[in-house]
Amino acid sequence: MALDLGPLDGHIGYLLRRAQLAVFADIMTGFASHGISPADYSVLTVIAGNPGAGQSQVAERLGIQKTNFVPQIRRMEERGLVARTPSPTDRRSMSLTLTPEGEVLLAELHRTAQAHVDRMRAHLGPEAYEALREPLMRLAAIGPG
Amino acid sequence: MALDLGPLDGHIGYLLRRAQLAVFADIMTGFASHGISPADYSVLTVIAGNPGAGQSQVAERLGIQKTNFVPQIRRMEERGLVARTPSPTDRRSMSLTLTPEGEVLLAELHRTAQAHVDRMRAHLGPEAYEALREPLMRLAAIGPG
DNA sequence: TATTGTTATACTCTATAACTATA
DNA sequence: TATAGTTATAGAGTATAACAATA
Repeated sequence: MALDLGPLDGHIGYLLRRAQLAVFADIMTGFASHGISPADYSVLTVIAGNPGAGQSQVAERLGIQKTNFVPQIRRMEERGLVARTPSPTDRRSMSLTLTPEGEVLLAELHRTAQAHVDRMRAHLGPEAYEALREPLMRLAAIGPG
Repeated sequence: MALDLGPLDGHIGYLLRRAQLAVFADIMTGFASHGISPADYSVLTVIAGNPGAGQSQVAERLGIQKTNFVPQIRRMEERGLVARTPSPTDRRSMSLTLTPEGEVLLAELHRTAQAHVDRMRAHLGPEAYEALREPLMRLAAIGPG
């Protein structure tokens, strides 16, 4: 028989962690063949939606420290997915855009991600899935305000 | 102005990750003065609810690999929070129990955790908080079945 | 043969300090 | 003075392979 979790299964943090790990494991199986992590996917998505944004802006939006972002964005540049060009208005800043190859890959990743979302929606039921969005956003907003 | 997340804020995985990080950051501020991580707290809680359970049983229940559990449980043993005694029925197995000192600390941690839960409940509203439990448990059950 | 606990090891993620070149 | 990007580095967390003792 499985061990008793005690008060643990009433704690939102425990439930969130286990759910997040399971959901990430599901999406990662779809991304693995492309050599892309969930974090990589989020970066590509934000660059696509904000072409020309600065490197530290993108990192900050996703809660990634600029110092840890350097090797991550470098890998994607070396793979030819992202272009880093000096900003014309601020010579300290590197403007990020997707390359055509990056656009093609991201479109494929979006299809994979949508299939994953469809699985999660079917698993929970569409109403329950939609009902999760607002409280999760409210919880995410605790720290930074 | 903040960068556009695009389709990212419709993805359950992204929302779960950001929410989990924010919630963990909140509980960790309460645990920090005790030198206890959320993972340590979950281990102490499961041992308290299942005294005498084997080391690998406890690890497996929490999704921790037995190999990574060794240094974690050793730290708690060295701190005098957990006792590891050879099982009388299976000489391969180490039975885990809390020491009196571990019981005292866990009671204090439970109070801290409850204050945290109360904050989260107040932030979301009690009904929204309770409504999260079931879908999160369903999501967590995706992988292992 | 399978399981419990262990060591060794490697890879990713995250965090801090310090630097440069610009603003 | 402050900010964008960088380097170096250290600490967690997590993963696999291999082993001894026991079932």
